[in-house]
Amino acid sequence: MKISRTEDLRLDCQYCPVRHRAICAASDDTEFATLNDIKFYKSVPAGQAVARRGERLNVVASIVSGVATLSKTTVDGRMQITGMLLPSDFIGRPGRDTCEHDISAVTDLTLCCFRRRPFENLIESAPAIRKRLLDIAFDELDAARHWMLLLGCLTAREKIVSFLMLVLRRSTLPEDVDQPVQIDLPLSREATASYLGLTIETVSRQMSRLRKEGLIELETARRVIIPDTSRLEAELENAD
Amino acid sequence: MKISRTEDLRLDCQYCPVRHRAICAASDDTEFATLNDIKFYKSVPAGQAVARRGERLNVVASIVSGVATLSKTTVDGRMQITGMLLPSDFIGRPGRDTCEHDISAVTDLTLCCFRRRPFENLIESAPAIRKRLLDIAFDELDAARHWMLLLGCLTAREKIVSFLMLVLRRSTLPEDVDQPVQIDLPLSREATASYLGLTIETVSRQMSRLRKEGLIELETARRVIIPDTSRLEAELENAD
DNA sequence: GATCCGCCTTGACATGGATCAAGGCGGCGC
DNA sequence: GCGCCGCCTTGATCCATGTCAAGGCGGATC
Repeated sequence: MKISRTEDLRLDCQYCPVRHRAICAASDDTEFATLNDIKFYKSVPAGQAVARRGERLNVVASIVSGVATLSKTTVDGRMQITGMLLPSDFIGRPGRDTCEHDISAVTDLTLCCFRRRPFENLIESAPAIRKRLLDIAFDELDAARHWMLLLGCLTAREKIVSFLMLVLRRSTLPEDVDQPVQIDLPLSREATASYLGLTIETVSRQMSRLRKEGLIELETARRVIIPDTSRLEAELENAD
Repeated sequence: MKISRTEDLRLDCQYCPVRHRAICAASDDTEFATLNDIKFYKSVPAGQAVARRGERLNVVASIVSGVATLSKTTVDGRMQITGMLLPSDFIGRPGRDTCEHDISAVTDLTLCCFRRRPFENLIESAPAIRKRLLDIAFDELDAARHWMLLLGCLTAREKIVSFLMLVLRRSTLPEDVDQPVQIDLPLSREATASYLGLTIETVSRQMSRLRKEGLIELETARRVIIPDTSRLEAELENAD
């Protein structure tokens, strides 16, 4: 893992924004204290690789803030983004020392890291952590398989709408349902295309089409306003 | 889970064909004895559902023999097969009582089952089993993400070749490398198409094309002979 | 061995999304 | 404020794969 700089500060987990969703979510005070002891923060600037496919990766981590992508690339350069990692998401694989994916920082990233070996030991003695880890793994598996349905069966339009709904679900929820919602897309058109198994032009065209139909408004290319969430969701009535 | 009949016989695990690859692979004698105690076999005839999406599923199981598929279907009937399950593969999710997928028996199936609750308890006390379970979950996750690359980026031809290579890898390995190899496709054209995100016609055409080019021979529609494995694999030089 | 039926193959044609190409727009440096 | 550059949009055209349609083949049944 390439690290631009190591933060000296060690935030108290108590104030951690992902405390109740990350790998530590279910931990009691004892486990929590142990985690708190062995954790360390790392920052990765936007655009930099967190790890590359085949590389050794001797840490596991939770994303505290920022956005990262998992991706695979063919020999001749076709890329598929296989996961979008948002705050609270988990990086790394206990029990394996090499990385199966390219992991890239899309924005500046703050990671809460644990060296892999101590973490593996911790799993043995900390039931809540290992239960959470197993749950995370199976959740990711369900999500990946759900994405296979999207990649294999959905139309470009349905893919775009699915993506918008995914970002919406992972955004900080608005108080008022059925009010216009504003979301900031975490990915560029290029990354979005790669995530959805489309080209950048198709993504752009479908976004424009949704705009012309009044299903979304584009404040900027990356800032989307959804005037009526349920109307957008209705576009997926045949899919999903 | 629908069960056609419950086998009375309880095979000794010692003679189990998947003993060294399934969830029990890493277990020592003590854990093994416990597993042996709580296991029970079930048969599911070809074509029947093992479980349906949204259904309660209060067992987990290993496939002892036969082939099953995991799949998801859209409201309007488009289907994506998200996994092909072969002997030693694991079914079910500890910690969750409903099923995320349709699971179907493609051939007659023999399952080695454990009731979910006792199995969940066992995980807590049996380190080798829970380690194996975690490994299985992460392996499946890697496989699912790898399949996302296939679905999102590869051409129909590359998908077919990847599928053939996958079946080859999971077949009983031949002694002689670089000898002609015969493989029996576990899936119909329809299921293959659904697994690869293609139509049945495209699968058929690409198979015919590979045949015309001498890369494969079709003894029957389901029995393929690969005269030169490395030549077929070379078709993936740009992919993968 | 005739008939039927599921599964597969092949052909003709249609089309969704890719590719190629030409700008537009907004932020940043000088 | 001007020009540059990265990112995005839009248009024209192409093509891989989907769709529609017509059989072929082999195994089961009687």
